[in-house]
Formats: sequence, structure tokens, C-alpha cells
Amino acid sequence: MRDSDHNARSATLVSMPTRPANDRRQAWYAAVRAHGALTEVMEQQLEAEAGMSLGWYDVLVNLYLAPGHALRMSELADAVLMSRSWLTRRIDQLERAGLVERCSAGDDGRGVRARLTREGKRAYLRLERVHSSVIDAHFLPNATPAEAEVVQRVMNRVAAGARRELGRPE
Amino acid sequence: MRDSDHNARSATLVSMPTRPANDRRQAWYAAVRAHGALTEVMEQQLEAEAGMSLGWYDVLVNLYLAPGHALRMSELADAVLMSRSWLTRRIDQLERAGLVERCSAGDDGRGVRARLTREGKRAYLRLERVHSSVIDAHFLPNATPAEAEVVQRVMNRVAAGARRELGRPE
DNA sequence: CCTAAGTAGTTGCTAGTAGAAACAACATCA
DNA sequence: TGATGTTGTTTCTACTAGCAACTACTTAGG
Repeated sequence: MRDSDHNARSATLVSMPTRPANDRRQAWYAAVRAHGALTEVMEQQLEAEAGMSLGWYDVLVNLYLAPGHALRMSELADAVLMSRSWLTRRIDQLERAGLVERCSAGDDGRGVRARLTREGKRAYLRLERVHSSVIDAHFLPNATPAEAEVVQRVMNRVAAGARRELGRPE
Repeated sequence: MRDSDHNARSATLVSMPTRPANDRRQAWYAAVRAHGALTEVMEQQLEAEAGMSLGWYDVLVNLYLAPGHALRMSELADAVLMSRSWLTRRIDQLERAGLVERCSAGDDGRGVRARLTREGKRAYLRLERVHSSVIDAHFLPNATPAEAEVVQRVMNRVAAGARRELGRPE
């Protein structure tokens, strides 16, 4: 059974057992709820202020940060952990929107590179601005520098452990 | 019964600007990455050990915690923030799987209540066990009680602020 | 009592998605 | 050159969400 768009939110559970109020699991539940709520705010803001959705961000940020604002299709697919056919179609959309163009990968005749257009760079910067401003408005005011440091330290350990388990350390 | 969907992950960014290494935003990025990675581990474990996906958890937990392990369709739809037609079909699936049954809502002849079957309660408990054990294995060892308390405090504030912005305070 | 308007839940339809597998074009290396 | 592997696209299938139409019921007003 396939689950789809709901996963966007249900993989990010809305509800969770709230019973034993003072165990350390509650800290993780709180993080899940914060992530879900802030992601939703982010989607709204991105849509409202940049006319785009979070789904585009992942691709655009990878392209923007790459040398020449370009990447091979397969590198990009790996970077966003998606299949090649998925990437092909996503790039189709971005190309239609004028944010990306395909060009040849020089030496390798099979290869195709996706490259941000001038418009695409602008779009990325717009997304990035909104993205940052949502974090600045909702996360920063709620964490002192010392607290932020704790959060970062803990979460980095959690992420590293989980990625190790996924056989995808880094 | 499986599910895998990009939205689950693309709403939960894989990549993020890693440039300015020591600002407080990095704490949030770390949280996003931890959430994504741990969610993925969770999906794998749930599939492997309970044969179910996270997508079912949200509905089951709400039913389990409700009085009589039952809720009206519309209450349930509201609880998981999904449309009624979505819920109708999700309950269809759960009913086919034998985890839920529909029964009348007593006084109101239009109403339908979804109720966990004995099998459904067992399934929920199985999910809950795996869910907790993943958190115990990946989050708890990475946070001292004091750190967990900081994380919980910060994340609760973030979640509350975001929900307020969404016009859905609580 | 009867009708009009509203509510609960389901279903038909449409538009959209992801993934597997088939495919074409090219690369590599003997 | 020919065998084999890669890269990226396409086809095909299976599934999804949401809108709008629909059924069955309830409630309010005359």
C-alpha cells in the first residue's frame, strides 16, 4: 500500500502518545512536532512570497552550491536521494519554468548537466531568503546561543547515528 | 503495505546550505537532518518488524487513545489534519486489513465511528513498541537528561510559535 | 407535519505522483 | 570491432489527494 502526499505530513506525525509526561522521549516528540509545524509554516511562506514549494528547494540548493551552478543528472539525483527518473521529471518542470537548462556534460557524450539559469539563481536566492527568514523568526527567538548549541550537538549525534544505521554515513 | 514517497523526504529537506558554520541556524538544520534520518530508520524498522508504515501510525494512535478506541470520522479527520475523503479511504484500507471496523455513532444517524478491532489494538501496540525502541536506540543515547530537557524546552517553544502562526494554537 | 437548509460520510472523476523496466545513446576495454 | 556497462529518458502501471457530486440523515422554521 502506497502512501503519498500525506507522508509529507504523516511521516511527520501529527499525533503522538502524550502519556508519560516526563521521560526523555518527550524531547524527541517535541522535536518532531516542531519540525512538522515549522515545515508547514515554511511551505506557506514559500508559496506566498516566492510562489514555490519546498520540493524545489532541495534541487535548487544543490545546483546553486555546485561549481558553475551545474551538476550531472546522476550526481544531483544522488544528492537528493531520489531516483533518476524522478530527477528527469523534476528537471523537466524546472526547465519549463525557466529556472534550469540542460547542457551537455562536455567530455561524456551520454551525460547531461542541469544548470541554473540567471532566473534560476534569482529564484534560489528568493527561496533561500524566505527559508532563512522563517528560521530567524521561529527558531532563533526561541533558543539562546547556549541552547542552540546543545540542540545542534545532540541533533548532529542523532543524525550521524541514524545515517550510520542506514548504511549512509558521511 | 508499503509506502515511500518523495514528499516525505522533500518536505524534509535533504540538503541545506552549510556555509556559515557557526550561526544558530545550524542548530535548526541539524534538527531537520536528524528528523529526516531518524524518520527513515523508523520507516525501515516499522516495515521490517511490524509490516506497516508510519502513515498508519497517526490514525491508529488517535483511535487507541480515544475513549472506547473509537472516534467519529470527522473528529479523526480533524485530528490528523486530513480531508474527509482522505480519511474515508484510509479507513477503508484499515478495515480491509482488519484493524478497524465501522460502527454507527449512536444518536446521530449520519455519523460513523471508526473503532479499533482487537487486531487493531495489537497492531497499534506493535507499532508503538517499534516506534519507541527506535527512539530509545537513536535519540536517548545521544542526549543526557539535561540535554534532552533543553531540546524539549526549545522545541516546545518553536512548535507553539509555529502553530500560533498557522492559526492553530493549542 | 412538512419543507428548506445544513451536516456526515462516501464516491466519481481528474490530475498528479513514484518506481520498475524497457530503451537509446554513448563509453570503455578487450 | 564487439561485449558490456553507464547515463538519462520514456513507457507503463499502480497509487494518491482533493474537488465536487451524491446519499442519507438532522435541524430549524413556518
